Amino acid sequence: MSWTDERIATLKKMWEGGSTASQIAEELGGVSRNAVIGKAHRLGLKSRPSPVKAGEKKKAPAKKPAPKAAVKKTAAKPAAKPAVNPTDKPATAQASGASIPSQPIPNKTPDLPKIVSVGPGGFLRQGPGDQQAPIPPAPPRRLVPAKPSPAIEDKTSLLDLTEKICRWPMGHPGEPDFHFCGEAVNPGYPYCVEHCGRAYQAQLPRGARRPPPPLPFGGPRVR
DNA sequence: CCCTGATTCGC
DNA sequence: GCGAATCAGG
Repeated sequence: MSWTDERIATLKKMWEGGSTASQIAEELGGVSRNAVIGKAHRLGLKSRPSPVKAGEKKKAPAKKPAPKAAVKKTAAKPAAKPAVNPTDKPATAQASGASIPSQPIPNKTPDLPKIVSVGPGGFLRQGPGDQQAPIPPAPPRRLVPAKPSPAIEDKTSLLDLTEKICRWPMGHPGEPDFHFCGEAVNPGYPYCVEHCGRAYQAQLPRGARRPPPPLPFGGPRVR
């Protein structure tokens, strides 16, 4: 698999968006986690919170004292780890739990716990027992089609994203009809009002809490 | 063990 | 340029 423009764009978006290399690799398909990381670095993408470099010390760098002597990959290898099969999706059901809507289905709210809180922009979060309708901050908006019509002429491409349009992904990157919401954003936020409600959910005090959805990416895939 | 990103280095 | 192997921290 080669790094096409679109794949690179997706990589950038997800990397900068905070998705892990594993998620990105799985999303892109045909590439390993290492490939994603390597490419990201080659692209000059900054290293985000990495576990290794968490505690960066500004002391005199001891450079590389022992570079492993002779590190031969082409020979003398005890055992090779099974590489990711490019033609097969292992679908390692790891599911970090971040449940993300892959389709804009407004009335489909699986199992929201009782949440009554206010998001950063004043978005009310309510549980299923409560009213789900009242989200009045904005005037009547045109509803995003729940079922993508065959003609997605006005779809928002990855390259069409600006600071003024909602960048909530519809579907998954790489899929034929993958695009972005494209609505006008809620001022000060990367998403439109509707998707702000999805993106920003207050943490529950404790006890029954839902896995945080930092970003729309990483949603459960059906493969 | 699992995860993560960083780095190396043969190709 | 690519990415598997490897490293190293959490």
